[in-house]
Amino acid sequence: MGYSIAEAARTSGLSIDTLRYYERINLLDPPARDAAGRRSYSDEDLAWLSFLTRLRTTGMPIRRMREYASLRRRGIASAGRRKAILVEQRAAVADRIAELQACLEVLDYKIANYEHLEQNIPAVQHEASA
Amino acid sequence: MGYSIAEAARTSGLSIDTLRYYERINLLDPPARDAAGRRSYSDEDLAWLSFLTRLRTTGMPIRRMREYASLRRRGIASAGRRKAILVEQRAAVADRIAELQACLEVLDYKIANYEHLEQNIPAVQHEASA
DNA sequence: AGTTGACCTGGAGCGCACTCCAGGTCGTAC
DNA sequence: GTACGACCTGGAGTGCGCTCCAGGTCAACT
Repeated sequence: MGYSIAEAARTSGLSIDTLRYYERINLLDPPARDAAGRRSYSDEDLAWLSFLTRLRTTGMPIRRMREYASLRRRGIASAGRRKAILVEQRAAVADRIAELQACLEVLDYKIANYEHLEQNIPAVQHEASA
Repeated sequence: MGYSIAEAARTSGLSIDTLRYYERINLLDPPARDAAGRRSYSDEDLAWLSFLTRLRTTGMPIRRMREYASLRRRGIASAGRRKAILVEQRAAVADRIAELQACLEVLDYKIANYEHLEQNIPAVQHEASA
């Protein structure tokens, strides 16, 4: 019943320092404490943490995650605004994927050029821009 | 013949300050100068710049781009190492796309939950972790 | 001749997201 | 009872990638 900060760090993939930092900046509600004053994370804490790390992975800035966290604290009434944030982030992620895919193509093209070079076939594009 | 720094900024999407910064850290070879000592970028400079911005878009750290730039200066002999960098970056980009796609799914799931909420259909997951 | 505006340099400053540190308190194992 | 290790706090420090600034030069326009 209750995970130590080390356990929370291990399961979330964040460092202990980062967990305390997230708490300090109000991303994480202060978890329960054990008799000795040590943090004791609940399953719910970990679930929220896991969602937060997902948002981080998408590149959402911490400022925005704080906004989301603060809305969440206000309960069901803020659901509309929270949804809007997620919808917006979804769009940003989709855009980012498209952008990366375009870069993949450029990389493939350049890599192919290097392969031609290796085979002594004249490169499609001159070396200067490779 | 030759683009001013303002033109180079416009076509690359970088700021003038960033162009000078890139030059300072040896990402960009110093461009030609006009009679008054102002930078004059060639088409080749712009092509290289455009490739650099692609690499940046993929999230390649500047340190690594500098390494690539320095290899490029050594000419054809470094082609193998340059190719290796691109191949590695290609893999990183592919991984990142996969990661983002997984996040998209989580977002879609959460958004669907909010939609259920709006329709008064009980959410699949309890509010606490939403 | 004077004003504007684009450009120049070296160097300082900034926002972000951590990360590290000193100095201290507990609880358990020897 | 003491050594150890995990944890605590407040605050300072770090690395990255720019971004901004002061003070200056130069060419073109009025």
